[in-house]
Amino acid sequence: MIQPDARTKLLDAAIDVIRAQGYCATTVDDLCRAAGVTKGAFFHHFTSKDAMAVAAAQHWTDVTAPLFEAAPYHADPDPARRVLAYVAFRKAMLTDRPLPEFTCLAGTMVQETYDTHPEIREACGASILGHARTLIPDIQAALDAAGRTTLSARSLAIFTQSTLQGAFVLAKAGGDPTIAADCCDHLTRYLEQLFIKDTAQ
Amino acid sequence: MIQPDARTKLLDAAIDVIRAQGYCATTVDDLCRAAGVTKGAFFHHFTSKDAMAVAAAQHWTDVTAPLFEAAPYHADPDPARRVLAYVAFRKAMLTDRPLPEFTCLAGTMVQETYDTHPEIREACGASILGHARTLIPDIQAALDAAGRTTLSARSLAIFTQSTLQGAFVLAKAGGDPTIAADCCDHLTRYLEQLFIKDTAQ
DNA sequence: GTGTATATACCGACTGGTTGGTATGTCGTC
DNA sequence: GACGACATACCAACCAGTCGGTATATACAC
Repeated sequence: MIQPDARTKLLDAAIDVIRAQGYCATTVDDLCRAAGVTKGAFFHHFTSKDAMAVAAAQHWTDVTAPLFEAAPYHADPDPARRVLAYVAFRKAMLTDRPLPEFTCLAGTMVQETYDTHPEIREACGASILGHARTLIPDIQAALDAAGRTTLSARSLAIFTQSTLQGAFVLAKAGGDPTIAADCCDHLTRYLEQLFIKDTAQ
Repeated sequence: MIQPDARTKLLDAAIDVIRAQGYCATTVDDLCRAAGVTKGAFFHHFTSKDAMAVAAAQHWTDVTAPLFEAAPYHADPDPARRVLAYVAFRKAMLTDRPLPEFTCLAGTMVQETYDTHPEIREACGASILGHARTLIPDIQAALDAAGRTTLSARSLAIFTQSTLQGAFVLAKAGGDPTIAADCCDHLTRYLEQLFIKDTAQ
């Protein structure tokens, strides 16, 4: 087994610590302690705390993207079922682990930084919207198959992510992860309705 | 015209500053400057910064609740239309002002504090879930009228709030308020579907 | 109506611990 | 022996919170 270098250890630690505490409340020392490295290593790899946040958002994408690419639901030949299976996959992810571990790093960071740290905001936006973009082809195909020509696949893809981000916020606010699972069920119901052949036109 | 006291000025300032900068990044001096009061006044009224945050969450409820109570949509005799008009009201609120001014204080704060400041988390949760609760009667009536007996009005009320919170996050991430308006449209479409008489059973 | 007591609201200089960041040194390796 | 990857020691700025003090209002006694 190869030892990850200090940079990777710091970025991995950032994902855990920032999701639990928030970006601002997380100190450089916190990250170094969690990663088991020294402050010298931190500033060797990152010019500043903010620069690390930008890298962490990218790292978040790098870590999560393969998770979805490797997910089994891509095998289904029906695009509508693939989209629904994606939501089911997301729901499964958040029912079997503690709250801080299923929330989104980019969503958490962007709330704190969107007005004060443009680079971090942009990196978080790229992570979230980039993930949304991966859903567009299946959603487009499902909408086409249902004859929903007036709906934008991009807008619906963004809505799925917005629903998930909102689910995280409400789960945190209520201190109850089942709230998030509940929100996934509503999203599923909405999508099912949309993907049924539209006979009204 | 009566001058608001230092406490009220600080809580009003907190709503603006924290929504833009986040809770942790907002210093006590920031708040005092924005409110035009001194640090002495701050710690005269609040025992700590955290205690102020709890009061701010309550103040947020106190300020926003009358806004919804006074809204015109309550006049409609049809509960389903009242719920839809509520969402339209929320959408209107976020299309005519800059991003930081239409987001939710409680939603912003809870992301940063839910794992580290139980009292603040609870106060934010009470604000958001309390608002959701005000929607339950209309939603319940609309579901009843549509014959949707299997759906929980509470769960759907929470979902409306989760959708709005998610819309804020995505709007911040994309740096684009129209994303939030788009999400409102999807929510409206979902609710319309649910409030149509269910003939399938 | 004057003096005393008490409480509330507020002021602003100060402090001690924390934090992001730096300067310099060490060690392995190519 | 130069360079990348760290470690250690240190610093200046900042920040939550303190503390002694002032101004004003109310209450009661005489």
